[in-house]
Parts: sequence; structure tokens; C-alpha cells
Amino acid sequence: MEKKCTLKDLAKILNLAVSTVSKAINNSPEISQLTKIKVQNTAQLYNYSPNKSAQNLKTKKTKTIGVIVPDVLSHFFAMAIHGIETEANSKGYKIIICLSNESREKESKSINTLINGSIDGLIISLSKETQITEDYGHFEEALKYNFPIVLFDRTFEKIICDKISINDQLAAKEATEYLLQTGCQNIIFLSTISGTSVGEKRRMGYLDGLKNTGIQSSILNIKNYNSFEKLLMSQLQNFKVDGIVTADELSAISTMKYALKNSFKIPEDISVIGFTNGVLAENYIPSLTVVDQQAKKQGTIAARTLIKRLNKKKPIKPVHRTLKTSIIQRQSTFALTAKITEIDNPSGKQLPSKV
Amino acid sequence: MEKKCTLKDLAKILNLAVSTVSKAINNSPEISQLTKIKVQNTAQLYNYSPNKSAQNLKTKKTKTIGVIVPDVLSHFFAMAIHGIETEANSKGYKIIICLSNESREKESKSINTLINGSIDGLIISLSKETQITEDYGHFEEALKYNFPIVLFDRTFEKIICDKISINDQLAAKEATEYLLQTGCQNIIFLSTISGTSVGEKRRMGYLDGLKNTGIQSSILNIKNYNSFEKLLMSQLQNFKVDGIVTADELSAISTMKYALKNSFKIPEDISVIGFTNGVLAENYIPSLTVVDQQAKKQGTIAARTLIKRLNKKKPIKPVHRTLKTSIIQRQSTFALTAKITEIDNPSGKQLPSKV
DNA sequence: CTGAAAGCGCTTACAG
DNA sequence: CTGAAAGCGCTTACAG
Repeated sequence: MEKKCTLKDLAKILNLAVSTVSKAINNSPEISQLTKIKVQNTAQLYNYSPNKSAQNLKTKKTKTIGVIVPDVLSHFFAMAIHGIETEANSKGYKIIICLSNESREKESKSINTLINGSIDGLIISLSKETQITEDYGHFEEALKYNFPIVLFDRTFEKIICDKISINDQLAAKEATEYLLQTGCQNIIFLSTISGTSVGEKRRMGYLDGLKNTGIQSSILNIKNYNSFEKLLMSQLQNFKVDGIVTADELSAISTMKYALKNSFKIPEDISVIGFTNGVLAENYIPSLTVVDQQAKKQGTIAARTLIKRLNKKKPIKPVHRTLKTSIIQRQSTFALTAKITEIDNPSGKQLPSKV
Repeated sequence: MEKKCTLKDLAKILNLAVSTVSKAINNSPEISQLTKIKVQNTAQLYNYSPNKSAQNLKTKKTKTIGVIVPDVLSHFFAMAIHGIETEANSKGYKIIICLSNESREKESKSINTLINGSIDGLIISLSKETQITEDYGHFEEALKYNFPIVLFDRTFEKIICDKISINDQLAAKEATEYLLQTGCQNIIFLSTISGTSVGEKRRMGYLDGLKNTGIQSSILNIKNYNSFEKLLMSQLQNFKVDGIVTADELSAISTMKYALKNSFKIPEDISVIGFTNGVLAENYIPSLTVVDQQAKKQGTIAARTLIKRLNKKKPIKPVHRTLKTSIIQRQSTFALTAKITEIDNPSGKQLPSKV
């Protein structure tokens, strides 16, 4: 690879000092208009652009944000990344992405490689393992140096930093109440993410929703998709169930898939509501009623919050933002005409009402 | 944010020269065992880790790979990113991700901000706009300096660099032949990505597949999902169609969604085959028969190829790798007992055979 | 085996 | 308005 043109090269060509050239390129008011034009023209001619490593070293800024998420395959995180990238880019930042694959070890390694001058700040959604073990030791060093961190979605109260999330507990309570209002009498909670902060909060929200209804609660935790059908069916065949609140998107879809396969009708026999408004939820038959988690917005706000902090001279108090959720009513549940806006019912079919 | 410990700090504490400390930390054979141990212990004690910007500036390496993809929401690119990240990480590289959002402008900007010392090499899948306009000017500078680039999936022959892809034309031909072999007589090709290299190749493959069969070809290009149902239905209702080769995953799912909604049976009335083995294809009812594009493997090989090049002292000739595809037979088509392995038919139902 | 020096490519306080 | 100098935090050829 050939050598790129440097400030020194330009200085020699123009017969100017390196410092003058630097200032001219950065449009410093110290420099005369004439010189600026001359310098900028030659810079363009030689396709000059400042070396980032040198700039970073000198200015102690990288204009880069680190992002660590559990995975990139689930719609929620992909969408959040999209939001982060868009916002960051519009403010002149690049993003480095690390996937923890739900592993604390990998998360820890990523933090360590990133905070040594590769990035200005970090946006993280915690790995399942980190949340289950509650071992946050790998954050200590970053926190000691006051390294700017924003947690989103899967957060933890003991880590003192900016946090962006939805009110998972309230959202699950509302989802449960929604099923109740459409006439469901036997509602269970199904989760493949028990142990994560959001999984636990949603479970509690479900319990909140059933409080004072006299309805027996029932929780089905599934660790592994291999046993999904077996566990779900043993529940559906041995107990009366007419409504299922699921903790994420894929588990909702799998619930529908196996229920339909085993001749249950949705929503006639069983209503299903899920979390995250993804492409699966939207395109499935029946389309899935979901709690919109505002994935993109969480990403956008996370990036915005971080960049705001980076631009402050003095440390500011941690910011906690809780985004509002809404229920998107589709075909996997009965209709609720009041309150909830019906969007995106591509079939145009009238949603059935429970009598 | 507090100051991090530097080599200079350590040197002062240990009463050694900066150069000695540097070598000790990097385990240079020049340094005595005793000194190494002393230095490494204090380094650990003070939580020392070398400043990346300084290292990058000095060594002219960043151990970072840039990745530019059209989006992160489609399963193919998310999976490719997963492959790239895993491979890169295992070799000690980080990845910076930029999303072109199918825009040439954004792609161009990303290239320019990345190649100025932020990364060692670049992995790109071209944006739709770049491919349609065939304007590759934004690659000129990088190519002039021999900047290491790997193109994957959406490639272009005029850009001289490493390339990883599948044989899209052959894969589409095989998909078409597959439908023929299961008994389809009126097969159309449906695409929402016409104009991209892969879209065109798949279209040609479809035509190849029909050659010498006497079957009339018919191509349905859809630019916008808003008119998807209307265009598809006008085709299905006015012409005899019993097989559809679609150019990607979401368009296949949408095809099934709207066909089912309009009372067509799949595969009895219409067989559908798609590209990309994503979570939609796997979980839909009926599950979708697809050409497995080897998303993760394309990513892995792209990263591996790039890193191999980065480790070479001398420039080597561009590498072109074409990965083998396979058809994953599911429920959206009739069964073909020979040749093709049936995997992932979660329902366990026997696939119907066309008589 | 240890250290002094140069230099990667920038920016910026200071001098003239 | 222009320039000489110092320095960001490293690495590495060279000297001793």
C-alpha cells in the first residue's frame, strides 16, 4: 500500500510550516484567506486527509463509540444498532460493534479492548450470563476512570451510569391486562429469557396484571428451543390456557407455531401477545400482537445521551430515561376497540371479537 | 475522567527507561527475566494497558476491520456480520460497522472516513444504489493506494479486489430446476432487488433453468412493498402460476402471506422457493424451502481472506471464492426425495408429494 | 541487558 | 499572519 500524503508533505510542497498548513486546513481564524485557499486546494489535489491515529493521540478523542450487544440476529438488537448507528453518524461518530453472544467473558474482553483509547464512550446491553451471575466486576475499571457508559434495555441498577430502557414491568402488566380485557381467563407467562433483567421484570409485570383478579398465575420458563414444543404442549394439554404472554418475539412465534401445529386456533383457543415489534411479528399468520419496545428509539436515545455526555466539560449526574411502550394490536389476539390503535393489519380482515 | 497509567508513569515508578518498560511488557527477548517480572507486576498493579492511538500511530496498524453493509435488519447481513465479527475477534481484530442503507452517498462517506487510518482493511457488500448506478468512483482512491478490500455477496467485477460470493446464477437455476422436478409447470421469478448484482444473476439463473423446457418465462419486479399484494395478485389471478422463485427471504414470505390470504394453497396451488435461510423461513407456516446462501460462512471467509492479506508483506493476487449453496427442502414446495436432504421440518409432517 | 534518541502525524501554546 | 517547538504515548534501531 502506497504512502498517503501527510501534513509534512503538503508543507514541503507549499513551502510553509507544518503548523500553518494544519491551521489552514482546520480553517483557523489565525490564517489569512489567501493561504487557506492555497493550502486547501493543494490538500484536495493531493487527496490529503488527516491521519486518524495521530489526531486521536493528540486530541484524546476518537469520535468512535463502542457498542456491545448480546447478538445481532434478533430484531430488537439489530434495530437498536440501526438507531445507534444513525444517530452516531449524524453527529460524526463511528461505531465499533462487539457481540457478547450472551457471554460474560466475551463482554468483559470487549470492554477491556475498547476502553484503552479505541473509543470515547460505550453503549451496552448486558449479556444474559452477566445478568444471571450478577457479576459486574468487569465494569469496575471503566467506572473507576469515569469512562462514559450508557446501558440500554438490559440494565443493572448497581452500575452507576446513564440508562435507557422501557418500563418492562408496566409493559407486561399492560399486556396481561390487555388479554384480560379481551376476555382471556387463564393466562400464562412464557419466557426463554428468565434470569435477564427484562425477563424478570416482565414476569413481575405479568403477576401485577393478575393481582386482584383471582386468576391463578402460571409461569413456563423454557431454557432451550429443543424442548419448546414438549414443554408448551404439556402445559396446553394438561391445563386450561386461553392466553399467553411471552417475553420476547421468537418465543411468541414459536408458541404460535407449535400451538397451530397441534391444532389449537389462534386467537379463538389461545391468544398470544409478545414483545418487540419485529419482522416476524408483522408477517406471521396470524400476525402477532406485540408490545412495541421502541428498539430503534432506545438506540437513538442511547447514542444521543452518550454524545451529550461526551460534549460536556464537567461530569454530569447519570441520566435515566424510560421510554413509553405501546401495544400494537394484530391478529393473534381478540380486538379491543377502545384505547389501542390498530395499525398494520395487512390482511385488512376484521379482527374477531370475543363474545 | 481520570488519567490512565502510561509507559512513562511506569518507567518513573520502576526507575527504568521507557524503552525498557515497553520491551518488558511486550516480552522482548532483549530483556532479563527478572526485569520482565518486575515490570509486568507493576503494570498489572496499576492496571496498565497501552494506549491504542499511540500504538496505531507508531505501528501503522489498527487491528480493526471496517465493515460496510446495506443494512443490519435482514437476516442475511446480520448473519454475515456475525460471521465476520467472530472470525475477526478470534484473530484479535475489532470491527467498525457502517450501514449504507442502500445509499451510494452514505457508502462513499463511510469509505472515506474509514480509510484514513481508522482501519487496516475493509469488507463491503455494495449498496443497491451503487450497483444500479454502476458508479464506483468512490472506490478509486482506496484502490489507488492498494487499500485492502474484500467484497462479498454483492460484488462488482470492475473493482479489482478479493471477492467472496455464492454462484447466484447457478443457485437460481437449481432452484428453478428443483421446482420443475417437483412437477411445477408455470414458474415465475419474483424480485424486489432487481438492479443489484445478485438480483440480476438470480434472474438469469431462473432463465437458464427454464431453457429447453418450452416453458414461458415471466418476471415480476416489485419496487415497493406497498404494491406487493396488488402486483402479485394481478399476476396470480390473470395467469396460470404454480411455482415462484423469489430473489430473497422477505419477498418469499410476503409472497406466501398474500397468496395464503387470497386463498391459494401452498404448495398445492403454488410452490414457493426463496433465498437465504433465515429465521422467517424456518418458522413460517408453511416453512419456506430456500437456497442456503451461507451467510455466516461468507462473513467468516471474507474476514479470513482480508486478514490473510493484511498479514502478507507483499501484495498478492486478488482471491475469488465462490461458496457452494444447497437447497433446504421444507414445506412450501413438494418433496423431492432424491438428492436433497430434508432438514429442519419441525412439524415432522410428511411433505406432500405432487402426483 | 538497559537506555537515549528519533519519529509516527498530528495540534496548539507561544514567539516573532 | 506565519513558524518553531513541544508533546500526545508508543516502538524500535542503535549505542553502550
